[in-house]
Amino acid sequence: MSKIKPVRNGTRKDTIIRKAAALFRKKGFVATSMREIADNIGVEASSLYNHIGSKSELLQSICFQVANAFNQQLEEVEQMETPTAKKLESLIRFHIRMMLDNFDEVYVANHEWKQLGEPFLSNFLAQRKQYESRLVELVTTGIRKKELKNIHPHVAVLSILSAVRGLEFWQRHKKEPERPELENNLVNYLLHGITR
Amino acid sequence: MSKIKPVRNGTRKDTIIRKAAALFRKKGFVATSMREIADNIGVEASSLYNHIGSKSELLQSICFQVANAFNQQLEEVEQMETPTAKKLESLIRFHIRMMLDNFDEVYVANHEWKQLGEPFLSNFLAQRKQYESRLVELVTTGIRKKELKNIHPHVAVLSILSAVRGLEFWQRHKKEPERPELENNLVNYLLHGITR
DNA sequence: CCTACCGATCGGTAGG
DNA sequence: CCTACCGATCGGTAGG
Repeated sequence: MSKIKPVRNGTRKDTIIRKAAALFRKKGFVATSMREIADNIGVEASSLYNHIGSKSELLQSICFQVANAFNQQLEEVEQMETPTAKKLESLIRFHIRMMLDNFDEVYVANHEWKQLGEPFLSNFLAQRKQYESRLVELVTTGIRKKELKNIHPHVAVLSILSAVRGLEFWQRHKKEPERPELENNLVNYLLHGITR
Repeated sequence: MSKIKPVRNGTRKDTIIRKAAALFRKKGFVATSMREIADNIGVEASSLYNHIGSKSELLQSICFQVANAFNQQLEEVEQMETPTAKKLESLIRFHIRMMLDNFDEVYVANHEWKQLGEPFLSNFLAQRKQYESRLVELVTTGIRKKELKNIHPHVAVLSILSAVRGLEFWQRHKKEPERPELENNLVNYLLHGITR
């Protein structure tokens, strides 16, 4: 009768959010029902509401947790005393690691933010826009200091962010470059077009 | 009493598919109801079923129409008698043009294919996998012929496809490089890392 | 944490 | 092309 409870890190709420992220990634936010999340955990749907407020709240938690992680890292990198190319490399490596280590959450933040309700949607978009602007600023400074080639900064930033995001597809090619090698290959490809 | 019917190109079915693509892009496939599509056209939801079979059929039409366009272009490029870099450039430019000229459809094919039911889902994924393989083959050949730098082909292909896809975000930066310049900037950035 | 249940909305059909 | 309508499923609540 007594069941062994697997010792998980984090609260019950964290478990719910993690399972939700996995399902939101696989099926999409709208297509995932609270009953599915509950089934996956082993409780009834109504029980979820003892730990969370609503379905939307789950999506909000996931999206802003990811946004916060990226903002925090950018903050740190901006204050580093290194050449621009090194800063860019740090950021690219962080993006790669986030994508591979927190796949579900990052994927959901990238794909399902549209389903955020207001005022969260506007907040999220503003944060993302600001994040891009700061990257553009970084590249622009690098160009002015002659540390980077004279490429259009927006084009460079968008290409970098998109290419890193493309790691989403990497699961299908798992055997290919092992992780450190993949990281180095991608960094190399993305920087070689921009580093002087 | 008599209303002037705007002369649209294509049948009523085409109109429905176009409106559906626009809504699927803005809100997502699952979050878009047939009633919304109908409202947008100016009829009742039930009237749509005189022209289409089901909601899923709309998504199928959009996804496979996009897939066919890309496959057809790849076919043509593969048969060109030009250096590999030129072939790659042609394909990149085609991707850019498809993204900008058929934004809704390409966006939906890229983001909502998960909502395809079987056997369409498997078919779509197989086609996309094959498309990538043929691009990898192209790059590999280019490397063997010493026309391209010795970069990991999968990494290059994924980066290129992802960067081009990143044009999705370009609408937010509209004033920036005008279209031909944008195209050239991106092609230049993506190829300069790979062209010898 | 569960049982029982609600109002809303969904995709789709019948019939004209 | 419309009115009328159906069964299913949804997010969420009451009450214990």
